[in-house]
Amino acid sequence: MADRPLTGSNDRSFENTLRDAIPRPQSAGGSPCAACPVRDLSFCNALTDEELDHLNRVSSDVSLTSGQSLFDEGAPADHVYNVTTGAMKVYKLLSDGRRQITGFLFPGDFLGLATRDAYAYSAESICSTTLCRFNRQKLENLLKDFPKVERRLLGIASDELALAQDQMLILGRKTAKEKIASFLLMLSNRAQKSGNKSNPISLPITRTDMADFLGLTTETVSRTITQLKTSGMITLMSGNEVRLENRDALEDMAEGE
Amino acid sequence: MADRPLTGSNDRSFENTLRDAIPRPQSAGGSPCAACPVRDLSFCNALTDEELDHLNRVSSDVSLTSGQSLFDEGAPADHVYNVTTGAMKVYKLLSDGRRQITGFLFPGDFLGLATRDAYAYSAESICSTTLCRFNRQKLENLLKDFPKVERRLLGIASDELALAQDQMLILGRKTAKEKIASFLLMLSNRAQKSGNKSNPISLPITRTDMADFLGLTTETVSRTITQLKTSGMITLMSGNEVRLENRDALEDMAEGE
DNA sequence: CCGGCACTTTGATGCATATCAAAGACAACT
DNA sequence: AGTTGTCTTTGATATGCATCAAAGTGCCGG
Repeated sequence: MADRPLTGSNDRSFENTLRDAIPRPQSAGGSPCAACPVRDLSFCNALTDEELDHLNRVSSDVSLTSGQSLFDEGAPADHVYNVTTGAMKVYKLLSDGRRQITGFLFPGDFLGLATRDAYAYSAESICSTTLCRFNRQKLENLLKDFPKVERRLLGIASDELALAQDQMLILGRKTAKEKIASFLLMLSNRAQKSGNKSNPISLPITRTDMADFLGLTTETVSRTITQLKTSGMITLMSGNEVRLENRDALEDMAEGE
Repeated sequence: MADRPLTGSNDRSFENTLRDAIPRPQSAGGSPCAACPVRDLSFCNALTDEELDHLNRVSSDVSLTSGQSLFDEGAPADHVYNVTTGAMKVYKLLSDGRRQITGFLFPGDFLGLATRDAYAYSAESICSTTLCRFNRQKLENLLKDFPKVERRLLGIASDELALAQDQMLILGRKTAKEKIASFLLMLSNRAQKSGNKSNPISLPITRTDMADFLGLTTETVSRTITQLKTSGMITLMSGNEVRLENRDALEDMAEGE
């Protein structure tokens, strides 16, 4: 094979790719403010200054290097997080090491929201990542005074649930090729929704992580991506980017048509 | 095979099994009241009379026979439902007919809660079923005045999300045997949590539905259950019941140990 | 510039589960 | 009691993906 543009994906290049591709969401007119971490979270748009102020009092910033664990399944769920830059993966493990990644989180996404006393999954960064951390207890007390925030959280949980149901269909009933096609489209749609370029898309995710997300092995992921490339559906570019050459055909493929 | 106790599962016996196994949850001291459908919903416990009264004004009852469709994926999501008696399945379809059941719903469970403008899945009864129907718009208006209800809904959505994540692990990374074991334990745990007998458990679900829930075929489900029976882990009883003979061993099996 | 490391790709083989086919079991209806 | 329809079980075979193995690629540190 002459070109191998997807290789060489180390932490450094992941970070750069993401920094370009996924700008930190900012509220209209606002500028990043170290003393005011909450103001730039996209879910806080449309909140009053008073509400923002209260949120700030229960939040702080967290920085992770690539591959660093944020918390493990079963740990007491003391905090809720919102990704500000970078990307995270959340996963569940079986005792023999089999792993299911239940989601990838990008700027604006919540972590540990749908959790009661203990985290139901482990969370780890897939590149250099910053998060906004909320004390759960304080946040919940605060919700009593600000029902609008609570409404927002219910909507967020609903969206997460819808994604989980899509993923169940993918895991239970789709072939390897359909899984990969669905995954690429999902990344593209998500990038578009958060205002980033949706084609080519940045792919800051290793074959192993893709495999553990899609219920496959790294070998099958690799072979399937090669097939898609050979058939001209996608092009692998430098900087861990993938160009979708024929989105309609890819969508048909994802649905098994 | 001499005994075939699981066969003969028609609608009638499903209903009877369920009627015995899954009594309708009732709030403390309350009795069923046709004019007051909301009062008996378990999620309404701890609400004030005023809150119940308001809920009643936006709710009505729905009855379904076995196998009847409640709504289809993509339809406008005008209503939210709560199962009062019976059982439902929710599923997503691929264009070629492949089906993934994303969940089974029993009394107390919500339908269409985590939904925005259109239903993200189809819903169908698996036996004679009654539901309490809420007008979505009215319910949402009502939430503004009763944040306690909204808080409750957020918790319910969170639980649903946790279940979905468990299911992803099952679909993506477990073997057929582990899937069946996990499924039986899930049914048992759920029955226990809603105060019903957890062993033997009622199994009002066809092989086909189990297969579509677990990402298998009916044949594999049947063979695997036969294996579990032969190895003495479970006993199939009359009336669509299954006795878990060794819960610990089953739990180990479900986790692949 | 070389060697080590992490990730990816490719190839050969095996297996768990799907597919295809048919018989068995039970309930409902006549 | 026989018929019909639905669901389940069992058997034979096929296949998609996993597994095992090894080479390729690019980055980084020495």
